[in-house]
Amino acid sequence: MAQKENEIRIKRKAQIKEVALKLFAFKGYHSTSISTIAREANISKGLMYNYFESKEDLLADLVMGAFEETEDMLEELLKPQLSPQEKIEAIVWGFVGHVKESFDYWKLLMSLGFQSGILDEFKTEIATKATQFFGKMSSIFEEMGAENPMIEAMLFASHLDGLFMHYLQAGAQYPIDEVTKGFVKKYS
Amino acid sequence: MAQKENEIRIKRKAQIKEVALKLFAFKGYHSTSISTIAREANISKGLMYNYFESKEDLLADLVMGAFEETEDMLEELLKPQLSPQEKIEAIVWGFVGHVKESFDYWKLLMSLGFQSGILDEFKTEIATKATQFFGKMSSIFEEMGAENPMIEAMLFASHLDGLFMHYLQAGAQYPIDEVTKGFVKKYS
DNA sequence: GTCTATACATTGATAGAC
DNA sequence: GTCTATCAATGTATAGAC
Repeated sequence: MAQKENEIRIKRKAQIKEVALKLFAFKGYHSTSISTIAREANISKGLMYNYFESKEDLLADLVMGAFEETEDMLEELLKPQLSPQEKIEAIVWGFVGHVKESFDYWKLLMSLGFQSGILDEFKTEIATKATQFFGKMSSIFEEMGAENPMIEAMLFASHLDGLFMHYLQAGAQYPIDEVTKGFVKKYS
Repeated sequence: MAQKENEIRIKRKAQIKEVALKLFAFKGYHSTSISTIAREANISKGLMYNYFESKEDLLADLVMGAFEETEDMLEELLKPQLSPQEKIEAIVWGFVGHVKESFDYWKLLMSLGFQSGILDEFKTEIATKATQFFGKMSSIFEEMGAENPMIEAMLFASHLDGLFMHYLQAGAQYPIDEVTKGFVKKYS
C-alpha cells in the first residue's frame, strides 16, 4: 500500500473517481456496477482493478477525499475572532458555499448515511465530528445567552442538514441563496 | 389483480411485510435479499412469490401503506379552525407524533429519497404532495404577516425534515420531545 | 399453501495474453 | 498499462412435487 504513484496512475485514478462519484451520488452505490463505471470512464473493467482493490475501496477513496475537503473548510471557518452572530453567519455561508461547490460529494455522503452495513467505520468518524461540531455550536449559542444552548445547537444542526437535504434533492432549481439569507436572518 | 384475499393470505402478507419493512428501513433496499426476508419471516423463498410478484412489488406495497397513513394524518391535521400559531403547533406535533409512531416507515421513505431508478413513479407523487404542503404552509405564514411566506415555508419544511432525519438516524437516544418543544417555540 | 430444487442473469473480481 | 475472457458467488425468479 501507499505505493509510488506516477503521473498516469494519478490521472487514471482521477478519471475513474470522477465518473464513480457522479454515478454513486445520483444512482446510488448499489445500483451502480463496476461495468457501468468502466464503460462511462472509457476503460476496461479489468483495468479498474489495477487502480482500486475493490468497489468498496473506490468508494472509500471518494469518501476520504470528501472528508478532507470538509475538514479544511471547517478549520478555516472557526478560526477568526468574531462575535457569535458573525460566527454563525460565517458558518452558514461557509457550509452552503461548500455544499454548492462539492454538490456531488455531499449528495453521496448523505445517501450513505441511510445505508447501513457499508463503510461503517466512517460512520463512527462522522458521528465524532458531528459531536465536536455540536459542542462548538453549543458554546456559540451560550455566548449569545440562549436558555438551552445544547437544544439550540441541535435545532441549528438539524435545520442546516434539512436545508442541504432539500437542496441536494432538488438541485439547481432550488433557490438556495434566498433560502440561506432567510436562514441566517433567523439565527442572528 | 385485486384478487380475493382470504384470511391466511392477508396474514402471511402482513407477516412478510413486517419483516421486510424493518430490513429495508435499517439495512437498505438493495442490501436486503429476498432470501434474508424469507428466512427472517420463517417461510421459504419460493413462497414469497406466491404473495408478491417481485421484490419491487413488495416495496411498493409497503410504500403505499405509508402513504395512506400519512395522508390520513395530514387530512386530520389541517382541518380544525385555529389561529396560524396554533396551526403550526398542531402540524409540528402531529408530524412528530406520526414519525415516532411509524418510525420504520419514515426511515424507509427517507432512504428511498436518495435512491433514483427505483420506484420513481412514487417520487413524483411525493413531489406533488410536498408542493401542496408548501402552499398550505405558505398561506399560514402569510396570515402571520411574514415578509416572504414562500421562503418562510421552505425554511419551515427543511427544518422539519432535518429534524426527522436526525431523529431517524439517531433513534431512541435522540431527545425528540425536547427538541420539538424548542422547534415549536421558534415558529410560534 | 408450502417447500425444495433449479434456471437465469448479473455482478464483483481474477487470469493471462498483448 | 491495458484488454478480453472467464470464474465464482449471489440474487431474483420459476417449476414442480407434496
